[in-house]
Amino acid sequence: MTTSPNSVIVVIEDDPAIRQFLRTGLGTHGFKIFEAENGQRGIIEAGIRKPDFIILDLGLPDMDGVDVIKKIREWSAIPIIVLSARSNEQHKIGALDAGADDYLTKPFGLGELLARIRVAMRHSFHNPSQSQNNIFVSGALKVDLLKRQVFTNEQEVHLTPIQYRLLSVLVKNAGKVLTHQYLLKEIWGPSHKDNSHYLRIYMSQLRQKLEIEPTQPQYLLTESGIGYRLKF
Amino acid sequence: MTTSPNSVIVVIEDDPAIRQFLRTGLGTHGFKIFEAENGQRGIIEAGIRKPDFIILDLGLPDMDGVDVIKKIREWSAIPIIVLSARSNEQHKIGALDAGADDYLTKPFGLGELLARIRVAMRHSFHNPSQSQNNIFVSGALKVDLLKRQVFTNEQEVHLTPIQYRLLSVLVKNAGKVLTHQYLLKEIWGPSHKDNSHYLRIYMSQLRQKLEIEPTQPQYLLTESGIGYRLKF
DNA sequence: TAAAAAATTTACAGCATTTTTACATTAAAT
DNA sequence: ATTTAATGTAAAAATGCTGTAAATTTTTTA
Repeated sequence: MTTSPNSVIVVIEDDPAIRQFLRTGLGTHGFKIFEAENGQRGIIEAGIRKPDFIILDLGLPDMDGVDVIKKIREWSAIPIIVLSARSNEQHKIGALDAGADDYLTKPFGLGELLARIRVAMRHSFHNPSQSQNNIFVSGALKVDLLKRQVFTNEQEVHLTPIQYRLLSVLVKNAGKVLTHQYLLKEIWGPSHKDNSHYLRIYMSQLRQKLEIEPTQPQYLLTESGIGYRLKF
Repeated sequence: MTTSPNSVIVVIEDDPAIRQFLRTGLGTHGFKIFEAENGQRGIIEAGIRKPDFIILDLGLPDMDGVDVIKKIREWSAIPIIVLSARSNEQHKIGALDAGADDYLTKPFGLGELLARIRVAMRHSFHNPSQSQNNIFVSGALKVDLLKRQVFTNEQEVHLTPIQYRLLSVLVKNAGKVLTHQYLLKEIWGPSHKDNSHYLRIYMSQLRQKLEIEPTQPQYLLTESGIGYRLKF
């Protein structure tokens, strides 16, 4: 596969050899990788890098991998794929029930990992307003979540990371009103709950780029006092 | 775990021993099982039983398991968990990319299978296509509490935060008479117990927006001396 | 390391919503 | 039928929320 999704992955793994393997293996497939070599650091990276998913080794030096999962799940639903040397069934069950989305036993092939990443991406994109290929279309606006491409009138539009992220959250919940709090938590993480200021700025930028008449938006609608929503 | 979800599963598997194993193993955990011993029959069962998910053996006598997946995916997004004796990586990738949600290599433990079923359930529960029953309809009036949208005659109506809140309280208690006190407490908080003035203003605004003949309301009815109620 | 891009901060104009105020209308009671 | 209490409507003033541009800092890229 030669898709270059430009997605962001946080890898939490203490073994440098496997980190190296993932860095090159996933890197050549267009992923942007951030690494952490212990659980503490991993939780922080997950918070600040806003990854599309997380690859987590259970055997970490400083804390139990299951606790890392629980900690992340306190504020986020980012897909987590677990890697582990332990093929013990109880470990698998524990990790999956703590909130992991998949579990691979070492040794594993890069091809299988990539296939399971694609499964995770399908899941996080699924929405009734999207066709089977995870492409959202409404009027002149088209968003391809898999390829990370945005079009208006068949013309590709470049978005910055935050702009794209905001749009993708709106697309994944097309039609629904999303509160300021929810959007801020999804995009800037749990610490920026009150900066609803940011939202206005990025919303304005998206309208400039995507709306025909930015002052009278067709797609990116304001619900004053509540939040925003994408009309479809 | 003691979840007894009463979910429906279709098992597509030719080996009677494994069917037996799944029937008892899953049966005791509260699942309702329907069985098919070949691909053709499996596709039909998937169509008529409307299962919550499908467990599929790849090594079927009549057709390739990957084609079964593709056939089902033409019309449905039901989670499919694949079982296979083949640990070959290419097979895994092929099945996952065809639309399978997970892949277990035989032999596998019942505990792991159950844990992966719980993961699949988390995914399909999280996506809104199933859990979307909060739509109130009465005549030309339609209120979607999940999306926070209001329609009259299929025409969307914009409501301000307080207008919407008032309407949603009425919708959640449709048919019941709600006292002034109760409504004021729900919407403005316990401190504004006596400003029944506000209610009249917002009730009037709602009627202007939602009733065909605001002076002779069909839905938003006054119970003089008591409060208001929404007819349905 | 310098240049470019992006994120954050700052500042201000404009808009929507809520609340206040004033007055008209309808329902209940003697 | 008349009076009184309760309800409905309209518009103004006050408040809080939103949109945009531009300057500054930070991060990324070449």
